[in-house]
Amino acid sequence: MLYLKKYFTEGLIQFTILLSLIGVRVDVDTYLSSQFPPLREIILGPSSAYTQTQFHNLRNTLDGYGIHPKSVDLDYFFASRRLLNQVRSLDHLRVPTTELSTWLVHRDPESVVSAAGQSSSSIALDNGASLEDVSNPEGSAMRGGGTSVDGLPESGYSLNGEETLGAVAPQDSQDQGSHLEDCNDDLTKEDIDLIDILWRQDIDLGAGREVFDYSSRQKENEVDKCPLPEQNEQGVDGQESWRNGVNRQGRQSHTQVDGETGESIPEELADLGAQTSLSLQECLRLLEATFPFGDESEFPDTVSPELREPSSEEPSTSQGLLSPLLPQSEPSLDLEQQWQDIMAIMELQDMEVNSTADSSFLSDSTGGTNNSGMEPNPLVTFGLPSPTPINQDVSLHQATLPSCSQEFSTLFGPELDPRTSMETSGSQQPTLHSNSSNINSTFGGTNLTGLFLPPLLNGTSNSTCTPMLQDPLNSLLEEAMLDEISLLDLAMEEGFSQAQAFQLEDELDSDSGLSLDSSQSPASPSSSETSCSSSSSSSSSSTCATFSEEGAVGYSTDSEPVLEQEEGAVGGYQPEYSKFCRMSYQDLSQFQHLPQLENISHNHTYNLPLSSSSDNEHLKPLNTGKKPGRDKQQQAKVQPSQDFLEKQSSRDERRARAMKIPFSNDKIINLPVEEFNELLAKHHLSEAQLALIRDIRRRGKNKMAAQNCRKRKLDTILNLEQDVEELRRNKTRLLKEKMEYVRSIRQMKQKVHSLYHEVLNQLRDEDGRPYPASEYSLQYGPDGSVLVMPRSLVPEQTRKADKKQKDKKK
DNA sequence: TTATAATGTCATGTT
DNA sequence: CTAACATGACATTAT
Repeated sequence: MLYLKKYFTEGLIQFTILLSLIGVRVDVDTYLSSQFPPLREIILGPSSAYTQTQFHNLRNTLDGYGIHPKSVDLDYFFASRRLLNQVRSLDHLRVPTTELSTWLVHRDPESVVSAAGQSSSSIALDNGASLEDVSNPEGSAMRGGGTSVDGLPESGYSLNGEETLGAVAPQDSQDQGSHLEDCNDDLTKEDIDLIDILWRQDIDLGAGREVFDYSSRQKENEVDKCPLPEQNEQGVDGQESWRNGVNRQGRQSHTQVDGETGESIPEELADLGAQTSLSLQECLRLLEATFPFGDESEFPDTVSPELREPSSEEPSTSQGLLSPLLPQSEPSLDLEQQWQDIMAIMELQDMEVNSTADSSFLSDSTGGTNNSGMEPNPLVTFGLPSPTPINQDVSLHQATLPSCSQEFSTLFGPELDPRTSMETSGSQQPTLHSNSSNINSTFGGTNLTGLFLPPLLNGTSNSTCTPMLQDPLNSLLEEAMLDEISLLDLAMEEGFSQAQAFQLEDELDSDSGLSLDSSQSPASPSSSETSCSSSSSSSSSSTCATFSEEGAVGYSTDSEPVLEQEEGAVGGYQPEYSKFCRMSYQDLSQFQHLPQLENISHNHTYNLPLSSSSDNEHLKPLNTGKKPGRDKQQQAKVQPSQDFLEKQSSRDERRARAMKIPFSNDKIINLPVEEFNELLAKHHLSEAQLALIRDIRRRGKNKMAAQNCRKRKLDTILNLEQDVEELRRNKTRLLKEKMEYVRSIRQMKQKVHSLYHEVLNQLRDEDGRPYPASEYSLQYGPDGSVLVMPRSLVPEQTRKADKKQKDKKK
């Protein structure tokens, strides 16, 4: 041990780690005779799953829960579940730094996107929000409900159009639940058909998608960078993760780790922030930026660097967004109060964002007269308690479209039609104002629960015509939206983010490579033993390296107490043994000099109490002479692990020697039963000897079995961990896909809705007058034609069906 | 000295 | 039935 200590000082370890980090492979193992597989891990990077902490955590909790594949029963099932939970919890423990970097990475692109989106586009904002939900579920949770409905910020619509007709925005925003319900509107087949039939305009369906892809790509790219630091940390961490012989190095390296854990504190803090929500982060930055009293003291400096970093890229977003609100909150309030205020603000904001999409069609009855004020900073309304701001926006899109492109640009924002994005703010308003009254009335009577269905469901006899057609798509959409919500909830529950999953991927990779080692490492003692024993069994004179090493071990000092214990144990086991042993120890030195007695070579154990130091002197030459090839290796590994090795062969070896068993324990244990019996037959052994031999064989086999069992258990745990991570990756991927689909569906709904209104607004009756949307709706005819029908003709059952669906959603 | 991880041992069940 | 193996529970050892 001292030998190793001497060379593996902290500095050396650091150096090796450094080398490993830069890709230089330092194979110390070869120099250490592969006695310490951990060294390889230390240098080349450990298996995170194999760290001591983890293992023992698992093991402690797993005791009694075998994971043996054969026992596939309830116990196994529950044990597996426990394991999974354990693994997950472990995962969480590991994640902090990961999560932090993930957040940072994710936040920047997202903020950029959302910043762009918030200014004028609903969909971009939606993307941002969705991504945020995916990757930062806690954040969503913090915002209450967290289910992000499409945000159409500047328009300030409320989704609750039907229920809250005429109700002002604040009320809407308070009703988060209704948002959820209302967002589950259905894209019916009629709607699709409507698109096919009526919509021939060139709308870039992929625009929104592109935005999404962009952000996601950004995120992935960024995330790719994340694993590095974490892996590094693992690499350091892994040094702790070894056992016994290597623990010394582990400790030394631990000092390093401590150095890093110092950093981990801020990371955890930052992670805390990241988990709360992105909005929270913005709040943080806001606090720092807005309040001159410099609450940075309240927020550890360790946090602020990470937090500030992204802030530089999005000052316009958060500050510009919220700063107008902040003055309202009193700076004199204590920090807690300020936080509460800000959280409240953020909630409002989120709700607004969520409600924006559908609210665009909701235009309130108060009429959008103040739009002009909104445009410069539409988001100002978010924080304002007064209902008016949102109402102002109401009629934005209700105007009879002078041109489709204009309306679409208004509705879908820059993503859908980037060309018009610039125009929307300016050109929109006049148009809207002119028609505001009409529009308001129109939408006042319209069921806006759905983005585009409202007309169909609310006002027309459509249901009679093609009620069945709605169902498939309705249910589909419903399902999609609900799933989205549930998935988000799920994600929130797990505290699981996409970026996190990506890192898990990397972790998994590293683990997979290391798991092999891990399986070997614990078995290394046993494997060496078995290999030795097998070889020894073939040649009787050969000595197991393990045993010979013991001989090299100069344990004369501690051997005495051990012997005493041993004797006590033996005595309890078989009383006469103790006497025997004591007597036999006298003869140990003699035994050792008898070459034909294999025991001699292995069991230096004997040197113990009675054997003098000179006896030990004899042993070493004996051993080295037998295994010259291994001498160097032994020299290297024997010294550090002498205790370990001594322990391995002590008891039964000693007993056997004491009983003068004429063959090695290796043979006793590993010979096939026939050969074993032959061996017993060859020698005339006493009952005591036979009993001891049988016990040695039984114990020896059981020892190996136990080692195998533990190894299997560990492998099982590792495999489960891998499975969990794999499942997580899949889940993340599916979640991502789902979000994408939901987003696409949402966009489709918006388009259908706008198309619907466009068509309806362009229609003129015989007198050239437009059909008020409040009184008329488009319906499918039985033959697929589109009819303008008075809403009064819509049968009651349609509404009932609609309500039923909504209840179902609830 | 105590805590904890690693290993050994036993009892029991399974193959 | 025996031998071998597997495994939970406990004991011992090592650090």
